[in-house]
Amino acid sequence: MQNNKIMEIYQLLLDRFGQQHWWPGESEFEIMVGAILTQNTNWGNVEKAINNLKNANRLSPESLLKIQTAELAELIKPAGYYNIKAKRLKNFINWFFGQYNGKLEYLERVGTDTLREELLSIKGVGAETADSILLYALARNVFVVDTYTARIAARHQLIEPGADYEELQYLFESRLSSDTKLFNEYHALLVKLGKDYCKPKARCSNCPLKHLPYKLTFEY
DNA sequence: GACCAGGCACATC
DNA sequence: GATGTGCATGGT
Repeated sequence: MQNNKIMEIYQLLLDRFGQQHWWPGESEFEIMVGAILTQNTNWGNVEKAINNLKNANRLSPESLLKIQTAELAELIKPAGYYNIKAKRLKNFINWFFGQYNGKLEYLERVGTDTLREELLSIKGVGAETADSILLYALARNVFVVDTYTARIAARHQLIEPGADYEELQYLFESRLSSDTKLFNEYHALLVKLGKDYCKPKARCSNCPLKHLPYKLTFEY
């Protein structure tokens, strides 16, 4: 059996960057809200939006259930796409109350596969958002895939370019022990690598993984 | 000013 | 089933 390149990369990134302490957030609920707000958006902008919600005393399930969509949109403006994200947050919160009366303790009893299906049925919650919620808010063993994951995996020829979400997720899940802490740290490290080195149009000259096979394509 | 950022739904072919 | 488009602020 060939040695596990996926695990090797993890060790390299951890040695290089150290623990990332993800997900930044003070509560499970805040993490779930952040997962929707960060869709295709810089985290710094999300923090501004979350602070607005906190300062307005709106960052609770009950408050978000009651708030008008237009008012919510105004508060989350810095996160971008604020109208559509306000609707998505509302869709999420309506599901949360509809299914679980807005109580985390009920939601936490549900099996991971069922929960994932339910999350994906919410308009505005796709695979990455659902998996971020499952892993980072609810400590379930699912590997989160994002654009960084796809870019890094494609450039280092870990997978065929154009691989879809499920294929990328399987690549990592099948080669790692099913460990929440490992999945948590690995995804965060990939984001760190993507932000600092594996950029869309960067040559990655100082890439920590540069000893690996590497093929730059600007499509990734 | 261009480019990018921890996506997703929907239209169209 | 694949591909294109709208959504939007803020940092580099």
